[in-house]
Amino acid sequence: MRPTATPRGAAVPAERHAAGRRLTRRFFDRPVLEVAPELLGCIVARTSPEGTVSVRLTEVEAYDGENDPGSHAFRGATPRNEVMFGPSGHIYVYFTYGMHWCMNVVCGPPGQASAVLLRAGEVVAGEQLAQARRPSARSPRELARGPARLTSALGVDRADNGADALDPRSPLRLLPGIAVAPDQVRTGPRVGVAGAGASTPWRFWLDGEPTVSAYRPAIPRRRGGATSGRL
DNA sequence: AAAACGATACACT
DNA sequence: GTGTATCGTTTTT
Repeated sequence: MRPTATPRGAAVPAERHAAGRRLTRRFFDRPVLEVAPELLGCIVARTSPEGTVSVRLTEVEAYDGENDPGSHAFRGATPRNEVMFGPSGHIYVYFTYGMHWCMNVVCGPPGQASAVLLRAGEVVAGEQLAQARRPSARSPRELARGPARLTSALGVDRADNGADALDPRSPLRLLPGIAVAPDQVRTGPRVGVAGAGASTPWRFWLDGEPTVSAYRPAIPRRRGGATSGRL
């Protein structure tokens, strides 16, 4: 760990960190690598007729729009990713692996298409409702430990795509939370992203948090059987 | 065919 | 108790 290898964003000055400060559109209209680590410790809250669940963010990943081979926006706008091309502070929800929802906060001005994937957090309100939505969670730390678990605990799905998380009346909101100690922020490669940019340290998390999802390398699943025709 | 994943079945401690 | 591999299921390329 030479000093020269220190990834960008590893040390976030407390006075710049979003947690504990007011969240504005301008905060999100900056390079996604600056915004992402500063979202750690912030609260994402969703209200429905069933109640409100709030999650304190402990793990996020940056995706740098059309410049980033790992980003959904890399090949330009599609019906799925169009929210990424819109104004910052809005939520991009996508469906993956045939059954899961994941959520991002859009960053940068319209056209930039960068976003921060919310990967994990600690449920700090509405635990009972979160547990009801996540019956397989065997402890509170598992309620939102992972990007699809986080959306499940919050009750987020396609209907939340495009929501303005900076509008206080929105059912899905991003709130400042409590500032984190700057030396608690860690960084490393993204999870499950192969190809160019796979080694770039665009994942950020809070050190020592039990809600941070386990690292899984981006290795394609091996397909068995004769029909695969490959080794 | 591969994907910004999670639940389950096992192996092992 | 933990770690690792397998597979479900839809969208996009």
